[in-house]
Amino acid sequence: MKLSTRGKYGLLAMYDLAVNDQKPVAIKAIAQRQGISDAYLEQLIASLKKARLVSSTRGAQGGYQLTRPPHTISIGEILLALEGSVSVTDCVSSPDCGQGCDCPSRPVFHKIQEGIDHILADLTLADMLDCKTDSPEHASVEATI
Amino acid sequence: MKLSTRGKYGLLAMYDLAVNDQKPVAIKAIAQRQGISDAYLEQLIASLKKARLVSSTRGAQGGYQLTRPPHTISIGEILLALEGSVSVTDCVSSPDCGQGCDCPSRPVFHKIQEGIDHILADLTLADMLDCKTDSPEHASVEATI
DNA sequence: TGAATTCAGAGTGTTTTACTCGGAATTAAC
DNA sequence: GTTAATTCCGAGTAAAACACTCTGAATTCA
Repeated sequence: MKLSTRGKYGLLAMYDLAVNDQKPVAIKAIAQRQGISDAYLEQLIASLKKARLVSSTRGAQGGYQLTRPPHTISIGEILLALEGSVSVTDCVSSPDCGQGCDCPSRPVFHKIQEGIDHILADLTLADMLDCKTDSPEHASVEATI
Repeated sequence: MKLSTRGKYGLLAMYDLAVNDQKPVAIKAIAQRQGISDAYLEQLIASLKKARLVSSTRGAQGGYQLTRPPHTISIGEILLALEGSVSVTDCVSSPDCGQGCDCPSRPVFHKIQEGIDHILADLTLADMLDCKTDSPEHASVEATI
């Protein structure tokens, strides 16, 4: 159930683009600021571009930019672009899950998926920017299971 | 973000135990009914036992049983026992996530985690049993992203 | 022309996953 | 008390996924 580094780094990259939104931002700049390998980041951004979440300008002084304002880009979209899919299990989508057809897990998986999709659709890139203005630290950070 | 087979199979095993609750159920029986390798299932059940979700009876006619009634066992507990942790990322729990300290992803990850935890805490094993009584198929099954 | 960039794809070491296997310990049934 | 059915335990392994790296084009600003 963990997110891979693709998701994590990609989110940071999108955040970086949202913050530096005036002109094209080079991969190297993002990588340095966010502490990520730039060769790797290149791949991730390629996925983001394919999903049309960012646009690119080639050549010197080139770089990447968001295609839409941060509050219209959901975290779910970003993660989907990077992780390929954000589904808990294939069972949910495919009718033939292997264990015959009326698998007892199905409805449960379906509910979990709905919940997660909902959360990811509601959160947007703007929520990452907010935390800057939002000065006082969020209180409890321990309860994670 | 996908669940591993541990989670999936383990959930099916728990379901099987919930259905056959009168006496100890042998691994072989569960494995056969649910279509899982019994040697592998053995490992999974070991995790469930360590988490005290099931108890065992050794020897011939032995097997496993739930330690608590289905409606008191949350899906979250089960998944936690099997997958080790159900956190989206370690960032959420550990204060030092690598990228310096006030990482912009944090609050977002935190919210996602809260949401998932909530869903998993609310769903219980009983919800898997319900689908039996709940005769008519749930309508839409397509929307998964 | 030269330097800065994106673009594209192949290559690689490490880790995780999803198992299998063998054998010891325990217990009900005969 | 022997036998058959089981749980228990730990080691081993093939395949896939992950997290990168590297090389070399193509493009564009200065």
